[in-house]
Amino acid sequence: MTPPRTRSTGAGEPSRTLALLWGDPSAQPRKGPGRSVTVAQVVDAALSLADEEGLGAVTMRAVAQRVGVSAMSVYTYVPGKAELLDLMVDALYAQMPRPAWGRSRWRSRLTSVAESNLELLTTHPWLTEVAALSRPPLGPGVMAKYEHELSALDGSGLSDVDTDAALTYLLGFVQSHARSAHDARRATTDTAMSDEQWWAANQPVLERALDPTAYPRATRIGAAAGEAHGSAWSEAAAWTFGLARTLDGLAALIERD
Amino acid sequence: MTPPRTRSTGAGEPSRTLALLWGDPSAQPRKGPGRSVTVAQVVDAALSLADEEGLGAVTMRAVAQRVGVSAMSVYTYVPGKAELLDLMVDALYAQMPRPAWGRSRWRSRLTSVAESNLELLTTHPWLTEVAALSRPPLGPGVMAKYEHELSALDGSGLSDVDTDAALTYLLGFVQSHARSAHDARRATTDTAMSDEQWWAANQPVLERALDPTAYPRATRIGAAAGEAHGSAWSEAAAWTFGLARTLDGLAALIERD
DNA sequence: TTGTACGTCGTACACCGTACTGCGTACACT
DNA sequence: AGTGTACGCAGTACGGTGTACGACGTACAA
Repeated sequence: MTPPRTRSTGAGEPSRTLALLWGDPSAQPRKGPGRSVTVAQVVDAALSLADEEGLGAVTMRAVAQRVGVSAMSVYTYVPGKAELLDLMVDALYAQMPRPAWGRSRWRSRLTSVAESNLELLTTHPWLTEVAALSRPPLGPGVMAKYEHELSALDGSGLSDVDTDAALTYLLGFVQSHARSAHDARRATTDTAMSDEQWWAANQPVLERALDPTAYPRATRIGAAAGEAHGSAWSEAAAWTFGLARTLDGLAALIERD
Repeated sequence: MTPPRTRSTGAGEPSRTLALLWGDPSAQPRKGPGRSVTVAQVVDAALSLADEEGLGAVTMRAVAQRVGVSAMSVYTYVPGKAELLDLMVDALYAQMPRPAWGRSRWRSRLTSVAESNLELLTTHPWLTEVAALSRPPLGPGVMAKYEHELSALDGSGLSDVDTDAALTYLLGFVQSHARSAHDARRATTDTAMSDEQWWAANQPVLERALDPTAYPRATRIGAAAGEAHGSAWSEAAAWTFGLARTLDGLAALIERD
């Protein structure tokens, strides 16, 4: 591990990542032995690994084994792990549905955009650990997704700059929500401890933490929220609340007189 | 590295983390040699390390060296790295300002809450990689922060459940924004490549990516956004836009008739 | 005084990303 | 047609991570 770079498209020449993303034929040398697999197979292997066992299972060795080459051979397909992650993200974006908008209004269109993104982030929760909202890898998947989602705001009357800002804002909410959901799921999953078990096990110390005289609102409201939807944080409730607020916030911009 | 747990309060007995967070005296044994440092010093060392050199520099060995003990001795203060991160978060929350609200209205109060959080996340960008919105470590810092921020909505007329949801929603926006800002800063920082340099270096392939006939809106709007604020993603513009939308969205709930 | 609970530390392990090297293949040029 | 060489592949190795384990010494409880 040379520098502590954790992610994202890096330095490899003037960026081989873009060439990979766009399948640039200039990156197709004509010497040496034939390649035993393809870049797409490498990316697919990494994707299935991430989906099945989480992002932590995506190691270069594991990817290599899954496609049937040695660990170091992966580096002839992909400059490094960060770039592989970029390719994974772009590949997923490319597969997203892009329905025609027909006569629907902006609010239902944006609801659809939000739900598509939630669906993607729910199916591939590790995306929330990887996908950058600013500075995504500029591949065909990203471009197609961006283009389609922008088109949802056709006819909204917003300026170009505001259209971009509005979309980014909406996607930010979805990402934020999905990340919370992912975190919450992991918390119960990988401690193998249900909410109630945790609560019971920690009750002695928790009594001090939840002192109603020291934290009157926190204890009251925390308890109310817990009772209202079963646990301290409800995925469904947070989604409907947040999406409504987000659309209302955009409505204040779009529908102002 | 045993299991691939990356974060958050774990299994150590019925959770020694809570005892640590609250300074539980039952965790004070009276045998053996005196401790050479304190838990607070360990946490402080980890905090300064993270602030100075990023979260990647926070390794158990580095923390140990900074407080002047051996790597393994850190484990007598803290059950593991995940718990150390929890303690760091709680310590930071504990230090946040908690001004009295006086006669101010909900909108200016929430603006203040948002700005305080942004300030914290800007000063300690690594927090965006660590802090969970759902399921935070229930320490005194978290509780005090939660209590204070809830009080900003006193008199708003919202139900307890909605108050909690509104606050979570606001904080979600701030986190999401701060994370994007952090990502964007890293992208230019650790590739040592300015926006223009990157753009120039990749222009050949980028011409295909930004084909206006294939992606008319994306290219037009992307260019417009880029011109409007110098780069593809402007931190300041995204903040003012997003905060306004978020508050407008909440206004639709709070001020409805 | 002594037993023992506990803090400290060195060593060791499994695993990570990836640099380097050696080898054999198959195209490009003469 | 022969050959040089660019390239794909694999093995080994390095420096890093979190942390399990065991040896050793300290200081309180009996």
